Amino acid sequence: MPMKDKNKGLDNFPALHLENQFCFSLYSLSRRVIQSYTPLLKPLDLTYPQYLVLLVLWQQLENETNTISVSKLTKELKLDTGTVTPLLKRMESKGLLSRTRSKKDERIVMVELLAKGLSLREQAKKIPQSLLCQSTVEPQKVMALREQLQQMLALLN
Amino acid sequence: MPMKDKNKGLDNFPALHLENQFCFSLYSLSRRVIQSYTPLLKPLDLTYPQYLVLLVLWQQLENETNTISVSKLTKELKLDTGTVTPLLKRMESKGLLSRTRSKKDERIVMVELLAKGLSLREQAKKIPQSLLCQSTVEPQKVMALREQLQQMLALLN
DNA sequence: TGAAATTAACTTGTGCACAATATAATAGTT
DNA sequence: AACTATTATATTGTGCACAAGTTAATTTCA
Repeated sequence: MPMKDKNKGLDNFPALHLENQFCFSLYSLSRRVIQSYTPLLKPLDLTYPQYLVLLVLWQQLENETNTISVSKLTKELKLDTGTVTPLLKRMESKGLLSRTRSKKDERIVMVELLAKGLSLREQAKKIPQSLLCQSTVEPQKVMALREQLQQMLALLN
Repeated sequence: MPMKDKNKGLDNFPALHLENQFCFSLYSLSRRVIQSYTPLLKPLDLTYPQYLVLLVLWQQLENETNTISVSKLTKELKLDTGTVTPLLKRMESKGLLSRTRSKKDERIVMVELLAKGLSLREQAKKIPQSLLCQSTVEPQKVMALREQLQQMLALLN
């Protein structure tokens, strides 16, 4: 049977093809890049989301505080409390941070960076550099792509 | 205290800032775009990964078959069997597909698209168009971005 | 003030993701 | 044939991710 007749009677829906799906590319690459973090985070006994929580807490230090409320944290991470609360509990049980209900407003739980969480910062400093070295992608291209992704995320919200 | 002294004695690690992390942008946007699928997939009673499985099976039809092995499916989806096997079992229990161990090679399990799984294709045809209409992002920009993501994924493998 | 609305966090339940391990069948080798 | 290596799938255990619903504290406003 000639090639051109092969799909006779069958519809073609290129928009439904996996390789044409923006979302699938995004989803695959996202998982793939997180996978490249895994071996670097393993020595710190951290998962990628746990690492993100520490990034936020470390960044707070530059603002002269070592605490942040759960609600602000969920906003920064763009995750909901159903994800964040158990995540924080696991990190609390590892001694990386503490969770304390605020006196002024009893609804609020403040997350505080503990010494053990702070101590991981020095090791973590090497991670971004280490990833760039492994990769064959040019850093300025990564930066440009990041900006495009952020732009699109802003448009969707 | 003057602003310039505010961080006195504290290191600044811009590479560790959340807004400078390519991976975080990727991860956030990926979840955000999948979230935009959710309301469109709900009427079909599908999750996004289940939708991806059907995309692959529907695409097989153009090749004049309605089956695919589990191993080929995991390669297409770039997921491992620990994810795919339970996913397929849930879809099997919904009557979308069947799983049958091959006679020729008893190691292989063939996944077959059932009528119910095929019937969802007509409704799914509207999804890509529907997403584009909602979005304020230009289609050619989405396409260009997708190609960049695919390129980077190829470089990482 | 007191009812209604809002905010903050937690809980429950389902469904991925994936590392690590297990099991069994086939292929390749001596 | 027997041994080894490879391939294919499944299983176990941990940790997200999120929808939906709950509880409790604060704010708003009639």
